Amino acid sequence: MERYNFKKVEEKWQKYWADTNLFTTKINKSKKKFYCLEMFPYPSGKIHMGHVRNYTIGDVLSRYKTLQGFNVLHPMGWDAFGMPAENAARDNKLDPKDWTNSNIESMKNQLKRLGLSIDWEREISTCSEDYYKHQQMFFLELLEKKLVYRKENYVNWDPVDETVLANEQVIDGKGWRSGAIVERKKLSQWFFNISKFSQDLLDGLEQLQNWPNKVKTMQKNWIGKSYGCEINFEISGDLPVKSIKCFTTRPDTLFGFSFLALSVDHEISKYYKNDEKFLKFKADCSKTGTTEEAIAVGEKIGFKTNLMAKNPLNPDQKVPVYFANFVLMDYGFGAVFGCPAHDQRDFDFAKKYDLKIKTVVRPNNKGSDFEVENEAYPGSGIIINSNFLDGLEAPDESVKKTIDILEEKNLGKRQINYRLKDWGVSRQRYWGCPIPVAYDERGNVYPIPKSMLPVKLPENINLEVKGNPLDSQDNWKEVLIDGKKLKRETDTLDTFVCSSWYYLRFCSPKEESYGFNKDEIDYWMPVDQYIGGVEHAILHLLYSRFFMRAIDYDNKNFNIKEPFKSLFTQGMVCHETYKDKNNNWLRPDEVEKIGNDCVLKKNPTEKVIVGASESMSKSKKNVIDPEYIIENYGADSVRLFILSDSPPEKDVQWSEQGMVSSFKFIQKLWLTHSEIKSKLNKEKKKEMNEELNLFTNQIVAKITDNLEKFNYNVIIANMYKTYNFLNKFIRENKNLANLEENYKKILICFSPVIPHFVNECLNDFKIGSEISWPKFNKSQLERENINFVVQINGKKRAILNINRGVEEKDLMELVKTNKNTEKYLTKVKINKIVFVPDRLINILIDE
RNA sequence: GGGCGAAUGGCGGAACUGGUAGACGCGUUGGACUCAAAAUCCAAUAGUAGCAAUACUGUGAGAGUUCGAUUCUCUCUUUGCCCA
Repeated sequence: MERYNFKKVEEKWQKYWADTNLFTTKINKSKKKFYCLEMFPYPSGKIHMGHVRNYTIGDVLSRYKTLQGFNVLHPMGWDAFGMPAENAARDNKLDPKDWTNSNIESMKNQLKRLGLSIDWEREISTCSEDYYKHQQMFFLELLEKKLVYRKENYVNWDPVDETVLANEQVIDGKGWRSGAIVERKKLSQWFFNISKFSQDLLDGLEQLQNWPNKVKTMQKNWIGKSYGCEINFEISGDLPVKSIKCFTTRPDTLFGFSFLALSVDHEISKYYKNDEKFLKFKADCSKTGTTEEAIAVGEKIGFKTNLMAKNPLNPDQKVPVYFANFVLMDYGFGAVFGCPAHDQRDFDFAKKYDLKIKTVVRPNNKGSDFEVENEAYPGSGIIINSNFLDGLEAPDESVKKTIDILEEKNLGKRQINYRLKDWGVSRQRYWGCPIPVAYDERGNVYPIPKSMLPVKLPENINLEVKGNPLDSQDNWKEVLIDGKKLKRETDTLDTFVCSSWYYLRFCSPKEESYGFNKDEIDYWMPVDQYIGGVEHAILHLLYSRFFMRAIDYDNKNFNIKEPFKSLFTQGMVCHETYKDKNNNWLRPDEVEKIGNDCVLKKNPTEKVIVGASESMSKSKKNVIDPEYIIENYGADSVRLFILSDSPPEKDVQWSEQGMVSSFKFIQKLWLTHSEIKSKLNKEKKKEMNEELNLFTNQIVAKITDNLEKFNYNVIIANMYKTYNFLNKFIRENKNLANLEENYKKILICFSPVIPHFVNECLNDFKIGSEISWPKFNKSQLERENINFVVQINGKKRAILNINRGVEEKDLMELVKTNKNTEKYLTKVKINKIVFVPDRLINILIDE
């Protein structure tokens, strides 16, 4: 018997699928469509195990839906703009385009080796002009709709990458890529007006029933709707300032008011522009990052003004006004009132500057003499020390009541605030989509006429210049519009813009006149199942949802608001980490396990420190190369293993042993297949076997159910179970009339996971691609014989193998004569009998 | 500090609407084959006691609802993620 040659078989079927255009998709209005999309990769040059997992999950679903008769769209493309290309190109003196395109070629080959059912004719790459010219068109349309605007703003400046970072790209005050400490810098930037849709984006979440709650909660928090109040504080002092406007969610703590804090960019700062002490203070502030986290963690510093603010609810009280580094201009009005007792930042600040700390809320379990001591109390409770507010329940009742009072006295106004800020899209980088505008000498904005699109990136440029490379391209910068000599915008768009609409492009990838074709998106959109990493839960997914609203805005020809009907977020692939005695990371192939010890391969006397299992990453060297694994074990084995150990939404632990066992499983299946084949050829058919029918029916039902629920690890368990059954069955039985039919059904059930293997087996029955998903009979799922549980006082005492449908009184007869149960029932009073037909009986007796 | 989730053998994990806890895989142990090893095959594998039949304990801890709880409710512990 021949050993299963995965190389030969996998190559053969991959070629066959490609030659017959099996996965090429066209609109077919007589069929139901299914759009399955996995998040497209960045073309780094090599696929990693995370890709293998992501694309295997999507491929299993696509193949299953295809077999069910859906017209499946399963495309693939490249998120091809971005800094790594530019960095690599600069380091190796290459063109980013060449670097990217050659990476795409090699990654595409690796993906193809996985045997994915992808329609490669729809391949797109965001760095190609065919793609980004449409993006520029969208930009101009948004500009016309006033959904994109320009403003001067402080930005997170990464001094190493010399680029602006979005807040989300700043982690612990450091750049997400470079790790450099982020500074604040003022630049003129383009912004998408995402905050205009805050409420709509929030409301839309309700409709997304097939999104994980986790992701919806994260987006909800990110949008951060808060109910509060705008308060005008009356100001006295030596400046011509009458009042300062604040936003607060806790006006009920006004009696604990002890200072007013302003952002250094607050309007009032103009009176201090010649004050050296203030300017120095402002410079110090810019050293703190702009993220909320950096501000919460960092030291609170302030600059005292000579102004005093009057407490609107307590006109006798006047408190000092400070500039403070923890107040941001883009939240509220850049001014907050400080209530140290009930806000930790205010508390820290008050301690530092020796300001009054007055407790105005007590926890429910404390008396009214409660006083805040070592830290602020931001929790709920009862209002105290607050005159007419005393006794109110905080915050719900007290906030409402306070706002009512403030509104009544014309001192404030009820207001809703969102945390979501507008999306800054300007990047001072070369390798991105050029922003299609130009400026005259005075800085007025001129959109590039649509007929002049695309604005192409210049080629053969020097990337070794400091700052923005496009800025040094004098020839390219010059542009003549309507006879006017103008200078082009030299910033490029954030790459998140590219990924905000790529799923539309897949519907009509070759449409030249516009970014999408109306008929095609009407048929294919929305994406029925989107699959990707949870790390994109906020940014990419929120931006995509925004982008659809932006296109939809003021546009009768478009009616998509939610691009992704269902979302699935898969877990990461993890591996143990290893370090040598000098604390250097080691690759898994550098270490060897001997018993319970782990040692260096090249020097087995040196022990290796085994660390926790963490997500595979280059920096920790705990990576396994998919190419190597596919080469040695085959695509089907990898697909099988990557799904087998953990539920897809959870992290999975890479295990060499597990990989080997998946490989062996396919070898064993092959032996069983050969045996079945020879039985069918040699032996004569005899009678039907009902057990086989029932088993197949059950396994088809289980695999179908688990496919629907994304329980892919359980599918693998069912595959093993099926093998165990089948293997035993054919050893014990001759050829049966129903063997072939059942076996084919089983093979088809296996095919989404191990498609090459199954195609090879089906080919032995002269079956090609005309298969469809097997149906199962619901009424047959329950077997004739059941294991009926007998409990006495809730404890399992016997299992009776009986026929279905036995009634209670007959069952009691069996129980009374059963050797395991009769002893419990003699000479006792039966108090109650709980009878669940075909499942169990619970007999309650006196003990 | 707030929100959401998780906790089941040596390990990864199963368990339909509350109804046989531990499917399936890994590992481990024993056996077969072999001069031997690898590979393969067979068997056992939650713990305790027992030759066994069987009994008791057992799904992070404690309570509650129920004839019956891994599943529902409350409190707590640990842990993960997100926000602060």
